[in-house]
Amino acid sequence: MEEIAERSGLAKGTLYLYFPSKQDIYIATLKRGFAGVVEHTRAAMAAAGSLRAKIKAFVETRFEALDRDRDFLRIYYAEFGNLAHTGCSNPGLRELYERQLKNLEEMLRVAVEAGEMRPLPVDAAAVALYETTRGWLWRMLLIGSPRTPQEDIEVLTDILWKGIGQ
Amino acid sequence: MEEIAERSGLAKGTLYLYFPSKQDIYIATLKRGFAGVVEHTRAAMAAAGSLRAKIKAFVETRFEALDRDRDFLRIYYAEFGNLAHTGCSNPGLRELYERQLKNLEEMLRVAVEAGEMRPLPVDAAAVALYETTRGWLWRMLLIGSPRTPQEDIEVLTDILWKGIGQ
DNA sequence: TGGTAAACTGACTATAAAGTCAGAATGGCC
DNA sequence: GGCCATTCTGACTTTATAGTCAGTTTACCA
Repeated sequence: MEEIAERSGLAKGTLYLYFPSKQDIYIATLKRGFAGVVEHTRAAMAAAGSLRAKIKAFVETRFEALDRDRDFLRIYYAEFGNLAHTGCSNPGLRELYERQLKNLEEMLRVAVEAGEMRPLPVDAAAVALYETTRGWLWRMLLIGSPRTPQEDIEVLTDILWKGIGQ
Repeated sequence: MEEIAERSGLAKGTLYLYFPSKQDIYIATLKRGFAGVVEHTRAAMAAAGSLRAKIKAFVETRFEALDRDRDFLRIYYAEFGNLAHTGCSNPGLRELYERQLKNLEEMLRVAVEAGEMRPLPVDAAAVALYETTRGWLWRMLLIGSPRTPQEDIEVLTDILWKGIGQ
């Protein structure tokens, strides 16, 4: 809190006029930081035509987020890991997670109806899309990749498309 | 530390005769708890014949681990999320992660040579396998699944097999 | 049985950091 | 300028808990 106060040019006490606790600042920051990515992703997928293009849009948007702020993503993913651990103590964050999955499911439902996808349970396919991408980025944070981002996006899109597409 | 001492029937001071710090106990516990799963997984995959069977063995072993001790997996995954965050401060845990990926890569390399798999970069395919499964289990911890474990295993194996198989 | 080494104890210390609050500074209005 | 409301301050309180260490108990052997 001392450091947040210092960096924001306020005193510690002032922070407590705006947020009831440290945890609230933390969650608010994460939500704010990622809500943009969520919306951006949704828009990019909506703009894409085919299912394959939508999948690629999803992957691309995430890679862009990584590029924009690695530290943020690092913290975000760390906190996500704690979500299952601390249970329902972060309803805001959990809601954000579920919204992302719901977006994906909605998109996939349309694709199933259009016959672009084999008839998998959409929740399962959504998890596969979401988590494979998350895991991939997470590993890039930890280790990096022997390929260029473009190649990574291509390979990942290919795996996902083959995995769930028609 | 007080609680660990109590539960282990020792005094707090005694713990420091065996471990230099709390963090060391933590990591040792995680490593010990998961090294068994890693080995079990490796053996199950080795025993399976086709690539599809190996993938299924991988998924199954992880589901079994979930079944055996949910709390442990919860903590394990939470700590994994922190791995990218705290950097290289947990070399033991990171090594465990890399060993698992290496196991998968090795298996996939054989499959590529046998023509059971299309010529994807094996590291990429390994990440897809590993992280999709991790994400799936993580979500089961958080939310659960509308399907039975058997159905889940089948769906997930199917997605992964279609994604990376021939 | 006495002596020594090894194993253990838990009251105590040290420290970090979240959260508080009495009072100071600032801004707008009559 | 005097008054009130709003905003801000940072020294202080509180709490939690990791880690220490002087002293005790246990085990073993001559």
